[in-house]
Amino acid sequence: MFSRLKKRKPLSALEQRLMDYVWAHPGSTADQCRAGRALKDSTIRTVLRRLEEKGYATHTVQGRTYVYRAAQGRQNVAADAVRNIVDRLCGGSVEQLLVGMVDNDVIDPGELEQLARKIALRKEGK
Amino acid sequence: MFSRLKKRKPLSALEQRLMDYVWAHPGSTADQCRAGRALKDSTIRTVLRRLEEKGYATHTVQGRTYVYRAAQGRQNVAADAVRNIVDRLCGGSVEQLLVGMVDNDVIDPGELEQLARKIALRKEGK
DNA sequence: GTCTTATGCTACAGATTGTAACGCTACAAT
DNA sequence: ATTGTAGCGTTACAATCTGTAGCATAAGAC
Repeated sequence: MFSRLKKRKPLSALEQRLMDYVWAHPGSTADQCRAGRALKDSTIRTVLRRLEEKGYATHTVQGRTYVYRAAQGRQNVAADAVRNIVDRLCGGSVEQLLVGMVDNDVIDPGELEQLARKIALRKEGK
Repeated sequence: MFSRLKKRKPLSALEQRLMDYVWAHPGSTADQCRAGRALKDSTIRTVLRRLEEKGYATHTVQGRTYVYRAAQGRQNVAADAVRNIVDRLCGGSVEQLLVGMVDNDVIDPGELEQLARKIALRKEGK
């Protein structure tokens, strides 16, 4: 199986924090994103623009104000990132990834099985 | 569960390629790593040194030659990377990650269940 | 018309990455 | 002992990426 992976540039630390905000508060202005942070508005706007360039966010114009939203959900981005890991480090095999996760205590084998069943059931039902 | 994540610097493209070589051929010299590549030996050695700085590789000295090996297996690195994703994008929940993977067709729900069972069984037996 | 506010454009220093030249040292062959 | 050579360390440098921000400008508020 050849996972078709769109190579999205990774998020830097600050970009990550801003995305966290946008994910938590969809439809935010640059000013709202600044919230609390000791950063100039031009800084925030620059980063938001970069987020848009990288494909993580989009904006719409409301009056003369830019309103930002995530272009993709967190899980979507997470899934893409995992796909990349699988391709780059696990020879494309999700099984290898899962085995590695178990061996490295990222998840317990029993727990994994339980979750897998739960998810399968939910998908089936729907 | 608080995944204790050691923040390893990510691999750049060339670093990744060299690591792939080292993973495939443990105990390689800088010269062997160069194999075929149109790069000067000093380039290769610089990258190998950086890989060591980043904690992906180690070397031992044999005579006056450096012999490189991976410091961690691919799966190990993969598992750490996933841990990071889980923490940064899935609120620490592996379940969220798995759900996202299924929703984004990284893996089929049935296949996931099957793999999970297989892995659980193998772990149990051992 | 002037003031305010949000935007766009531009900048800039520090870190990372790809790429490599040079110079030094140990061993091999003379 | 002298010299060639292989392998290493040190240093460099341009391109890109990041964090950070100043400034000019345009549009609405009054």
